Amino acid sequence: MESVSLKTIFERISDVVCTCFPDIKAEDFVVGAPPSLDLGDVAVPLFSIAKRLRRPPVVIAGELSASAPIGGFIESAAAAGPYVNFKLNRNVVGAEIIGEIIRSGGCWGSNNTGAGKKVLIEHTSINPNASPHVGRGRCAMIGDSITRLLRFEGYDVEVHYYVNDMGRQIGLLVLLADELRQLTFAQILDAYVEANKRAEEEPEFARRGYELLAKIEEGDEETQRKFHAVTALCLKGQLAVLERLGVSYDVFDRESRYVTDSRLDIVERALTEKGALFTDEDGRRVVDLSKLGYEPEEGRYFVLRRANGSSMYGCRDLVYSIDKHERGASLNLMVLGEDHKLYAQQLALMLEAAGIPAPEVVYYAYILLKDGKMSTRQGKVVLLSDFLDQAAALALERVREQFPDIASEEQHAIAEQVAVSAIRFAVLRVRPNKNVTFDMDAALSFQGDTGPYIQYSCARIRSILRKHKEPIPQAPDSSFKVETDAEWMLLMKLAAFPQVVADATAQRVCAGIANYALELAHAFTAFYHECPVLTADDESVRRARIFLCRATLQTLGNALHILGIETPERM
RNA sequence: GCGCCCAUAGCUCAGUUUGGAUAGAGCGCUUGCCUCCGGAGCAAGAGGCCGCAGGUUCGAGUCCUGCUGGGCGCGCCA
Repeated sequence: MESVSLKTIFERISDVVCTCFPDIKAEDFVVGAPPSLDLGDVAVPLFSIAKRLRRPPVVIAGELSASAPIGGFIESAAAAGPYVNFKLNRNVVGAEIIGEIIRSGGCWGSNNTGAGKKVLIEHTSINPNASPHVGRGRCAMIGDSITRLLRFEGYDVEVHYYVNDMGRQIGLLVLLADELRQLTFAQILDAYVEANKRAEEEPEFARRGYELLAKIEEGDEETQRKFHAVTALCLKGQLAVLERLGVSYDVFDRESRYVTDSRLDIVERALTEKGALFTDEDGRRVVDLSKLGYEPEEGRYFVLRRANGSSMYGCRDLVYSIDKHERGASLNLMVLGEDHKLYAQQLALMLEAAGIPAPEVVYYAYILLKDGKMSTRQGKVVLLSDFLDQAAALALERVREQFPDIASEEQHAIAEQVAVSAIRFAVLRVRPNKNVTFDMDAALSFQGDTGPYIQYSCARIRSILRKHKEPIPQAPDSSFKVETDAEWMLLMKLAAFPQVVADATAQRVCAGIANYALELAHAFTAFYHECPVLTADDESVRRARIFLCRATLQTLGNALHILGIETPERM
């Protein structure tokens, strides 16, 4: 990805301040926006500089405003108490911003910080026992968007999906599947619930489940085949739903592959050396994490093996972590529910004891429903497929009304894109560490602060560009004109995009990009209602506005691409 | 009990990483706007001790401490 970085307006003002006060460095102060456009376009508060120079802020403000270079991109500099407000030459700055956006195209906004770096990310990894609900989808959408973000930043990203194809639950499911003649994806959840119920009621059933586990650990091929059949069926159904959301994976790692992996020795040896591994009075192999620097009493012990020698989930996860590490990515990421926080910390301690760096984890909190928590077993869930079906049906009605003449196939494609946009945007705009209450009706309304609203802005721009028949120059020139505040605010918003992407990358959170896209769409719609584009009287104004449309579409498109949202030509 | 996360308008959320001028959207409510580029829209109004109490600072929604309320977790589930 080509790296063309527009030095932001803030950075340029920052340079001006540094030139004015040679003893002051850029990190000594912050540059921001004034509370109102009437005051100026860029503001510098002078408190911190004043402190360093041991002179009152008001005096410093006077000095700065007097010595700032007027002309070029700065139109004026005015002291306002302890602040200096700069007004910029809108035509000059505007033409630069637009030129940069048009030149960079699909790369606009990328800071290219990932060039030459490899990332391994693991996310979703749903237990193969049910159709995914929006809570599980939160993980998939967060992981997928981080993937898209990092790729946008130039990283080489490989996406992994860990398939929990063994364990007690799957064993029970296999038992039940044996009794039923044929199991379909739609029946899996019922079967899963039934299997767990049976295990509670019939000790014999539960015992046979553990027997299967022991068999698979011995490498019994018949058992492995059965486990594989059940989990493959389920995985296939889950992936179909995730694919609708635009989420995809590069590599599937099956848990069963790691069950007899000798690399567990690496960790066990290290733990033994540190005196952290012991056999307890019941014969279990247990890790005492306090020997590894873990302080609280709660969560201090971690069981690796049952008394009968069979391994716990953590064993396979340790090996899997080693396996991922050995693939040599410079960044090893995973997305986990916050319920796994302690567990992941425990694993990290054990891995690090063996000299293996633990993956970096992005945690997300649960999505709640208005009437409380989701529960798969109680059927109190919003299934992703149900949501998408309902949303697409509503969107299809709208599209048919609006565009009765276009092919049915395209109508359906648009409806699907709108449905995906609605759910992805609703989930991604919220920071992952927050519990959110999912409101089905709000998510289906497509009005206000939603994905479809942003898509709609794009469709409007496309409509204008379709109707604009005059040839347009490649880039704006010196005739570029900014006439109104609405155009200027749109330009300022456009210029902020690379920094938004940089912040999101550093934090590994895409919520800022979603909220930025929303603000940009609002800025565009305000401009759209106030400023005629195709019917503007002045030719240079008309041309400038066409450029604003193109630049906005490019920026919204790039932002939505990171979020995994398409921008239909019409909707 | 111990640990981690969260608390902003009636509701759903931005803003907190890196402290700066009057705390922002949307939904819902009230009122306008389609002879004009797409009304999935725009403009305006009402609605806030930013959970509570201290502290740091010239300045706190933002940083620190305590408390309250909610979420999550804490030895043979995965």
